[in-house]
Formats: sequence, C-alpha cells, structure tokens
Amino acid sequence: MVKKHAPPRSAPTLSDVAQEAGVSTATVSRCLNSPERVVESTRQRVMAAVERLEYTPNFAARAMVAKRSYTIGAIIPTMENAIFARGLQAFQDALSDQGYTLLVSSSAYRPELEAAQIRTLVARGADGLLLIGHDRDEGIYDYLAQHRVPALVAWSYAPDARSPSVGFDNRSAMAELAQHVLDLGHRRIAMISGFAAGNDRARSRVLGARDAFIANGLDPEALRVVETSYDFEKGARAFEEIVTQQPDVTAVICGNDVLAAGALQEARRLGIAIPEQISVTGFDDIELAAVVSPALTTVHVPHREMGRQAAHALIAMVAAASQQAALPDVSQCISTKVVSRASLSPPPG
Amino acid sequence: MVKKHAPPRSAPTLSDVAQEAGVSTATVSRCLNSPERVVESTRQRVMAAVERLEYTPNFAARAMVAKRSYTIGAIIPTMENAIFARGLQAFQDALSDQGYTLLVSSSAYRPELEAAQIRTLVARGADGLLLIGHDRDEGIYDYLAQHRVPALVAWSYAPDARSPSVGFDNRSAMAELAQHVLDLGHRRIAMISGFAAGNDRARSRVLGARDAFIANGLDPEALRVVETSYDFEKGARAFEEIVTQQPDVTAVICGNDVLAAGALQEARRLGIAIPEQISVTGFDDIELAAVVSPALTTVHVPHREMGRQAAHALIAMVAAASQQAALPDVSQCISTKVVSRASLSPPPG
DNA sequence: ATCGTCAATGCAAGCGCTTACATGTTGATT
DNA sequence: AATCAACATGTAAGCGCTTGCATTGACGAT
Repeated sequence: MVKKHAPPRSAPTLSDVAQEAGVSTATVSRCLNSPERVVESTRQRVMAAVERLEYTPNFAARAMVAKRSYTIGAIIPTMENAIFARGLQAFQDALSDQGYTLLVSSSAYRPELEAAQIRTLVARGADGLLLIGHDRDEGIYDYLAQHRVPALVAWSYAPDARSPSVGFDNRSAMAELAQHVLDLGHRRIAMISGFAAGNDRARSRVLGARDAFIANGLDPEALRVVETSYDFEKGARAFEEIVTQQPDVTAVICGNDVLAAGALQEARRLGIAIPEQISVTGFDDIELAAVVSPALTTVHVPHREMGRQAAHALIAMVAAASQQAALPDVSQCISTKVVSRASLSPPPG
Repeated sequence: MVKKHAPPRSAPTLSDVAQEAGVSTATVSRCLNSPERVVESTRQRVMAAVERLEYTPNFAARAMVAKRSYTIGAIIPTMENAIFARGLQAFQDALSDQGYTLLVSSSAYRPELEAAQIRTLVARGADGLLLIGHDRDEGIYDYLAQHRVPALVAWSYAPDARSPSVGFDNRSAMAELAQHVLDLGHRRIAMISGFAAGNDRARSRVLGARDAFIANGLDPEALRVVETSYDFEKGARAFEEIVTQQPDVTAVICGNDVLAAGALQEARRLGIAIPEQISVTGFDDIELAAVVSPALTTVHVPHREMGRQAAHALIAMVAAASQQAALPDVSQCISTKVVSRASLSPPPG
C-alpha cells in the first residue's frame, strides 16, 4: 500500500484553532480582537493553539466582514528619484505603527494613469488614499466621495482645495528663495521648471518666483521659464538651452534639486563655474543637494515630518469615515526654510 | 416633515446587478470572469446593468473565494535612497501590466522587522513575495513554503539558495572592479562596506574584493574593511576614520554609491583631492554616481531590467503555485559591468 | 413526434471571519 | 437557600463572491 502523506495542510483557519483549543470560533476571534473580553485562562489556551498551529487570520475574510482593509493606497508621480522616497518612507513607517499597510503605485506624472490607479486602489478596498498635489479632474473627487474613500493630498498645501492637504506652501517657499537670489543682486534670472500642466506644485513654484520679482518692483515676465520633466538629463538640457540663448543670465532657479543637479552637471561639462559665473538653486533638499558640488542652495522640505503627519491625518480621516462621522479638519501646512549652500553667490562683476 | 435623503447607497453588489439585469448572480459573475460562457444578448444586458450601477466587484470577497489576490508584496531594506527605487519602479510597472498590484514594506535592514512584514504580507494574501538578498532565517523559508507563497529573491543571484533569485553576482562584480583598482597600481586599499551581518550582498562584495587580492598574489587580509550602515553620513565618517588611521591608503572601495558619495563629501571637507590623492569607487551606478564630482567609477547594475525580469519570474512562480504545479526555474543572473569615471585613477607618486 | 445532446442559466454551498443574540456560570445579595 | 446581575462562552447568520451541479430548453437526429 502506498504510504499516504499527510494531506498538504493548507493554512489553518479559525475553526482549526478553535478545535485545537477546545473552544468556539467566536472565542478565538474575541481573543484576537478584544482579548479583554475573554478570561485569562481560556485566552492562554487559545493563544497556545494559535502558536502551535502558526495561525494567521485570513485577511480577505476579515476585511470582507469588517468592511475595513487597514490598507492605505498611495499614488506618487514616481518612485525613481528620491523626491518622494523619504516622505513616503516616513508615511509607511507611521502607517505600520498603526497596523496599516501601504499599497503604492506610481503614475509617471500621467493624469490618466493616476485616475486608473485610483480606481484600482479603491476597488481593492483601500481605506484611504494619499495623493500628491491637488491638480486633477473633478470627477475623481466625485468618484472618491461616492465611494466614501477619504483622500489626503500631500506635498502641497491648499486650505480651500477639494481635498484636505498636509503639505507646504510651494509658492511662498519659492518666493522666499527667489528673494534671496534677488537680494544678492541677480537680475537676469532664468528658471527651469517641471511641466506645469497637471502639476500645481510646479506652477506654484513659478508663481512664487514671479511674486518675488513683483515684490522687488521688477517685471515678473522678465523671468524666463523653461519647462521640462523632472529628470537629471532634462535639467542638463534645459540649462544648456538657457545659457545658449541667454548667455547673460547670472542665476538659474530650478524647480527641484534633480533639475538643479542636472544643471550643475551640464555647467561642468560646458566649463561654466558655479557659482562664480552662474548661480543655481534647487528645491526639496533631498540628500543629493548636499552631495553635489557645489552643494545646492535650496528649499528644505521636512519630508519625514510631512510623511508622518500625513499618515496620522489620513488615519484620522479613515477612522471618521468608518464611523460615518464628519471628516475632521486635518489640513496642515508644514513649514519650509531656505538653506544656503555654495551654489548661490552674488552675480559676477 | 423632514425630507429624507436617499439612504447612502453603499456599493452595489453582485446581486444588485443580477436583479437589475434580471439574471442570477452566477450569470453576472460569469459575465465578468469568463464572458465567453454567456450568450451575447444576456451579456449585453448584464454589462449595461454593471455600467448603470457603476458596479465594481468587492475585492476582498473575490480574493477570499478565489484564493488569489493578484497582489505581490515586496520588502525592501529601505525606500529612502535610490538603491532600490529604480528597480522597484520597473518591478511595479511590469506587475501592473499583468494586472497585479504591489504592496511594499521596508524593513530598515532589520531582520526581525523583515520577518514580521513577511508574515503581514502573507496574512494579507499576497500571492507572491519579492525579497532582497538571501540572508535570512531558515524558518522564514519554511513558513513561506508552508503557506505556499512563492518568494523570489532579487538584487543577489545565488543559484543554489533556498529561493530562486533574479539578481547579479555581487562577488564577481566587485572582484572585477577591484581588479581595475589593482591594475592601476593601487596596493594600499581600504574598503567601506555595509554591515555584513544579515546582508549577503555586502558580504559578497567584500569577498569579491578579497578575491581580486588573491588573484594578484596579495594577502587578502591586507584589505582593511570598515563596516557601517548604508548612509551618506556614515560613509563620510568611515572615510574620515580610514584616512586618519591609515593616511597612506591610495584607494577606497565603497560597498555602494551612497557610501562613496559620503566619502567624496568628506574628502572635500578634509581637502583631500579625489582621485589625485585617493581614488574612490562605488557600486550600483545610481543616478547619483554620475552627478557627484568627481563622477564615480562604479559597477553598473541594470536595475530596471532586473526589476522587470523579477516581475515576470515572480508572476510565473505564482501562476505555477496556483495550479499546484512545480515551481518553474526562473533564476536568472543579470550581468553587470564596471563603468569608469573620474573618481578612479592611478595612485599618486 | 420522441429522444438525446449540449449550451445557457440558475441554485445553493461554502470560503474564513465577526458579531448579535442566546445560553450557561459564577458569586454577591437578600 | 433563592435570586439576579454580570460576565464568559457558544450558536449561527451572513458578508459578496465563485463554482459544481442541476435544470431548462432548443435543436437535430431518429
């Protein structure tokens, strides 16, 4: 007779544990979810059975009945560069602490992809969503509202937008940085910006720079802006374009550190001394900013702090939503500050 | 009399659709999952109802009965720096193309955290897991086997390890780079490595460097190794330690580009010219490597390619597992190559 | 006309869990 | 000793879906 293997025991279920411990499934469930409701002695017996069987509750089943998945979705424009990485890491850490899991997607800065991913995440039962920036189709907010999935916007603070946000004021942050540039005496300034379409952060930063021009009695249109995608290489190309077409610029304000690093690299290639001939500034203060040479003068954004706050805010929203309560006001403006490093100095001459 | 709102219609279910279309739930389910099994006319009626109600299947319910979640979990040591970002992005893109969603966690290089996260992801019903490196407790592999969750290791190739892997040969890649260093005439060499404990990649890289020493008839113990965590600042400190204690070194091999960038920064601070006084090398070839100055000589790892391949491999494993089939052999060694840039030159003198 | 066949559809079980409600125990109170 | 909280535990319904099996009816063959 052929020796029978033990049937490939598939994952133990609640009732396996119940049987093993000699109690009902309800008791096991209670041990796991509200241990105070079951008496010490039973609990120990149950827990022992749980250990012995290496039981782990089936998530789908739990989510189905609880109508909560303890999952948060995040859709970021890209995972490739470090812009969102640090903040997202902090976001995830804070989430884990509260027993939530993170589902991430990246949209490659493409609105239609983002919309599709939002639907996917909602269909997957995400309890809440983290979105970057405010700029998106109204219909998406309707969809979210209808499905009762709270969404929080990060990386951009806008108190009266459709969604609450935990972020910073891109516009005034950039205005402050531009003011530094102007204070040093620069007047022929160009800006390399991320594409403005569908990106309120990029747009606000340009507006901020122009604000500073206005505040100094200058024509804001004198700020030449080159738009491109957030990419080293693109930053380099934009810088090249600027110095070719406008050889007299003395400062180039970049929409973020990645673009600025690209500009620096191109400058080196072209033999342009930074900051002696041209000053360059960044935005975000990712690690890169301090490592390139010359180190970048940039706007420091406390990404970790923002990520953590965003997690708490979103969890609060989810909790409120699950009790049908009114959404709490969780919006928060995280403050930024300009950090001065070597890449910015007075104009030559 | 108070005007009643329509009851906050919660998400429509299969049976809502069935009723709307005048068919049974089974038919609706079939329309959605195997449309060829239902006749054209009925299908149209059902689809119309689906549209009208804006029905989206409940994911948890589906996952529960199908025992498939179309979710892949990935646990990476950190999201903070760009080491894993690019590969993970490619991994995610490939996954999305196949209808899978990615669940990510980061373990902060802490084994116990990683173990906990593996359990969480399995409990969450991940169909498969992407893990970085081979080094972990045997028990984890047992756990995974018992739960029938296929796991693929990436960033490290080891054909006879417990798990299949899609990665590169850290050891020989580093040996090749070290050979370049030796070829230039360097003999007093130090290495800044990531912590070796629990990190086979870090260990292999050190071994690789020693291999090159041996191949050149040198004492492998002559390679002084400083271990630290993968962090700019730590790289800087380690570099400082090395040049203080061994002022005669002419080359510092770093375990990755982040450490190397830290070393570069510290060298600048100390007024040490790279590569004139000391050469520095990295590993990974993340974008950073080309942007710092001097640009880093490093080992180029095709992260995107690796991510994509890993996704396909893992999906194949999941498919096999779900049909109880034997796991296909998906292991793959991705080839790397040394890229020479300015940070490495012959020793002074 | 009768029967068999097969495609289309319906019926109903059950996935693993939570929870309202029912039942059983205990000990304090009178 | 009888009564009754108050609490511990069990019973069982059902969450939304898929799927094996039963049923129906149309059609061609006899």
